[in-house]
Amino acid sequence: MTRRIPQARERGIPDATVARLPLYLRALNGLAERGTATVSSEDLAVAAGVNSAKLRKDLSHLGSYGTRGVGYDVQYLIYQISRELGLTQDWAVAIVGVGNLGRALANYGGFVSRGFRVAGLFDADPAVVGERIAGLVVEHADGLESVIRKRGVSIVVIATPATAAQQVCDRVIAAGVTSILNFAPVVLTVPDGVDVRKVDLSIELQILAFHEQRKATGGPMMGDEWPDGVVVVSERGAALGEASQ
Amino acid sequence: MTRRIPQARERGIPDATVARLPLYLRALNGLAERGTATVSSEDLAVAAGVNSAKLRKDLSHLGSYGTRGVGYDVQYLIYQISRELGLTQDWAVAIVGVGNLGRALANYGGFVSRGFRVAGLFDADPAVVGERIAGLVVEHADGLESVIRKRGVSIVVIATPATAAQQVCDRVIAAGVTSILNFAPVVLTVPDGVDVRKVDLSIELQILAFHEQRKATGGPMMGDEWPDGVVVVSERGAALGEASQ
DNA sequence: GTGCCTTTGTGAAGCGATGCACAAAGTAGG
DNA sequence: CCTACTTTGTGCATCGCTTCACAAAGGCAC
Repeated sequence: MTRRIPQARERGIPDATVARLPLYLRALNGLAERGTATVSSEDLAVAAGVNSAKLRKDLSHLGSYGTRGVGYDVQYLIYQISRELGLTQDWAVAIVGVGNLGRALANYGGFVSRGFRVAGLFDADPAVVGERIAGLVVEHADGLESVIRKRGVSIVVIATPATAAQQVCDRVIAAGVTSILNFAPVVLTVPDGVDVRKVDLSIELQILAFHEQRKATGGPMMGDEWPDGVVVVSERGAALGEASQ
Repeated sequence: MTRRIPQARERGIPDATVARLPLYLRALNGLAERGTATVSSEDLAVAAGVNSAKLRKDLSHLGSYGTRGVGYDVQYLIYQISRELGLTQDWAVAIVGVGNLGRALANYGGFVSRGFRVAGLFDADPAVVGERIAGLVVEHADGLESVIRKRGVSIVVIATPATAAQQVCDRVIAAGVTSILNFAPVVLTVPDGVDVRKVDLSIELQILAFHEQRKATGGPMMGDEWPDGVVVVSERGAALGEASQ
């Protein structure tokens, strides 16, 4: 029986903290490459682009791994964060949908470098099946379930068109997958216990456009008028005038 | 002089709300295609995958565009959200870095569909310059500044290797760009007034791995031991035992 | 017009994340 | 050993977002 370690790391690291740990890890790896042995919270915070108090609080959730008056041991902290994130084991990832994006992902070096191994590429298009990409042969999506089970795939990346995404999602969940990274522009419906993270290029651009418009004009185009000239009535019944107002 | 509209939409929509507006927009477009004329907050919330109270509060930040007892007019709400996000004008986007990811982005249909127009592709590699992708000819990165000014590019997508990202970032900012979508795995340093949004595939996977590990074992591998067997000391000076403890 | 039903818009409570500021804990030097 | 200095870890106040719950507002039937 493995006893629990009664520590600060008493289960339950805030989501916001988890989302920043990979950032710290990357900054630490940069420092390690330059031969830095120890680093203060202040310096690491600058490298990661966050507030130093936040950094310290984040790290305190993992345990007390710093030395007061000195800072953090770079190598040791890399190991602890990697372990917390589960990067000391390697994860088999399958990519479903080998279009432009799927190819880019398959070739992306960042995956392999950190405990992630692309264990399968799938597509429904017979013209693509059999093609060799990044050292793997694209398989037909029919074999999805069996390959997931056979190769122990635990994370699936969905890079299919929007119309196919939910179906692929359902199938991989049925095959036992509980972690999905979705690039298709749809809201996936999943049962409890399944984690979905979404990356949506179009949404990111729209958010930028919002801020860009703010900066340029101080707000959206004036007037609540319809493009075809219908004047509408705002709340409180106050009728608005021409668009040029 | 354009007078201000003294309304609920008195500047300052919460960031969290702005990030969800594109989601609502997509759900609304889906409804519109199916010919739905009006929709209740409850139904729209389900389609967008959020809580209905949150949806109503979000929409209330734009103005009072619903009708009590009925719901929201789909077409009208599409127009209002589009206007708020700045999608009624079109934005010239440049993509810098035409590797696998840059190509995928250039070919991505989601850009063109919603007010975004790819106005330039750039790369530093002479072997890529001149290639035709998605109807555009890849230009050399030397011409970045002049093309940005000439074609009125206001949003730049950085899809270069990490090492080149900060330099590209500095150059496009110097050319007047204030909105950047960054795919390179680095923290970009920018002056105030410039918006950067980051998409980092590797970070998303690491977050998934964290949760996956949680589900599988209830936490990270037990023990604070180094891989090579060095026993370390936790906070409070309490020495920890073997990994099997 | 009157009453009933539906759905919005929002006050207020709850919750989690952020950042300040400082005591505790360590190093270094004499 | 004692003092001076550095840096961590954290209590606490604050902030912003989420969620509940309900009054206000509109539609509809009669």
